[in-house]
Amino acid sequence: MTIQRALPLADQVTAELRARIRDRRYPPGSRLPSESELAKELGVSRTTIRTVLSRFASEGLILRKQGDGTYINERLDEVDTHYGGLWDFSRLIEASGYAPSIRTISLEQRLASAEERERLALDADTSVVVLERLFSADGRPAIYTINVIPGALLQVDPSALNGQRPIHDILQTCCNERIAYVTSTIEAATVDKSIAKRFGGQNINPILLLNETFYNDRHSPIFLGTSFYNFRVVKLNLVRAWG
Amino acid sequence: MTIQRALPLADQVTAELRARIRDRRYPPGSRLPSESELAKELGVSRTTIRTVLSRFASEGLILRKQGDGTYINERLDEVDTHYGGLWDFSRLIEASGYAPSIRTISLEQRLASAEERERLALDADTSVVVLERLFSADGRPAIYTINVIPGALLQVDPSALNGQRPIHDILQTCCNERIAYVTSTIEAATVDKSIAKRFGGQNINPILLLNETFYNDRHSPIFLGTSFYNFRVVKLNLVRAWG
DNA sequence: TAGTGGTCTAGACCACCCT
DNA sequence: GGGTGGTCTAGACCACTAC
Repeated sequence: MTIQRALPLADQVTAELRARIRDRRYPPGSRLPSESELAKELGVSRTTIRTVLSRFASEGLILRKQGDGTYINERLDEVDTHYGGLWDFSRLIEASGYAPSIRTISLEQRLASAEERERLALDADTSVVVLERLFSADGRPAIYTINVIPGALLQVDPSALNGQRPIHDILQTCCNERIAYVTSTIEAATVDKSIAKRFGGQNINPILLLNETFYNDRHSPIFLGTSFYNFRVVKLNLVRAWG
Repeated sequence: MTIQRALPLADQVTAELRARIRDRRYPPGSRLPSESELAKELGVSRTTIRTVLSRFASEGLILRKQGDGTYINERLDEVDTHYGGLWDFSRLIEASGYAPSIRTISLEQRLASAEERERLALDADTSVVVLERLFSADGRPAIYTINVIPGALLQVDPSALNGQRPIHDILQTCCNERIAYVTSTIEAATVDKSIAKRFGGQNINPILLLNETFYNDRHSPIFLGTSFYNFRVVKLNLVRAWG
């Protein structure tokens, strides 16, 4: 039998309370039980409860008032598709209330461009695997992404890549690399005809352009992401708690 | 004599360690003293140290490796202008290495539009104060913002508003309202001639458009912000730690 | 094996809000 | 005054890494 490591208590409490918020057992605007009561009910320390509530507060799910209590945000629906979803476009689309689907447009291996060598710290004459995918929401094209992965990193045949899985999952499975952090730049752009075609030929200009570099915990850039984001289909929302 | 409330220990430790990182006493890539050593040196508990290090980790400043140690991010310079700066455009520009300046373009009082009444939950025939400002970086126009504040909220004459101060500061001073959270939507847009003129007539299309609603802790929308963001002058960066 | 960060606890005291 | 969230501590045990 495989030993099943128990999840951290804080994660279990997070899941439980998130469920209660999602299905309105704690309705928007209502006051939560006090931290001490929650701790007693769930059998954990108040510190653990506070860890979880701090997460929710930073997401804007709850508001805490000293001397009064903790309240569910009345505008839950505007708040639950936040930028954290940028990790995983499928989940972002899902959280926005649409059915996500992914189509692999192309998968090829070629020499790295000068810019790619620069950003990925590669030598000349190095090959990269380029994966182009289209994320749709209820069948409407929403996000077109291009991922550039150094060929030397891949431990399997490129054709074995499963485009249906999140990119961080692919990296872990096929490259044994874990992502530690990401830097992104958000710009506005005009798409050319070849990319416009991927969106069904509609006029989608201007569009959001996300430029991302993913690093491992040794500070090495692992791979690049370029995403054309049609904000008219799935909104790009941020929610931030003050302070 | 005024009693000076001591800052929370975690904030003081944050300031001290941030200074050490900024002036390279802990150089990029180096290993920090262990949590226990830092706790002992600074005279606080390890829990307090961990609170601070968690902040830094979420900003991407440091990387923590279980069983090994805590390391300063080698790419500090790419990391220190993050979206947290969106709170305050002046500080964002400063953090990007430019000298910020603010010019008040106009300040007027007029009836609220239908959309403004909707978003601010106002009755018909209500007036709003509209403040338009231009943020420049080293003299180059970077961000054009329009703030819409309900006239009923203002406790001073609109002409007394000081456009040089951050908007949250203005709100606190002139309206006695504190911001609890913000929702933002990021889009791409094409600016019309009147706005292009504010940017000196250069071709700045397409541009980023930030649409923000600010709430107080009673969940009431306090005011609106619309910002045209020329990402060619000051980049809009996000940094996110994994997990 | 020693030392590190990760998790969790029980409890203290404070600042604040409500009644 | 009584209850709430905010801050902070001392200490336990675990998982992991480097040696």
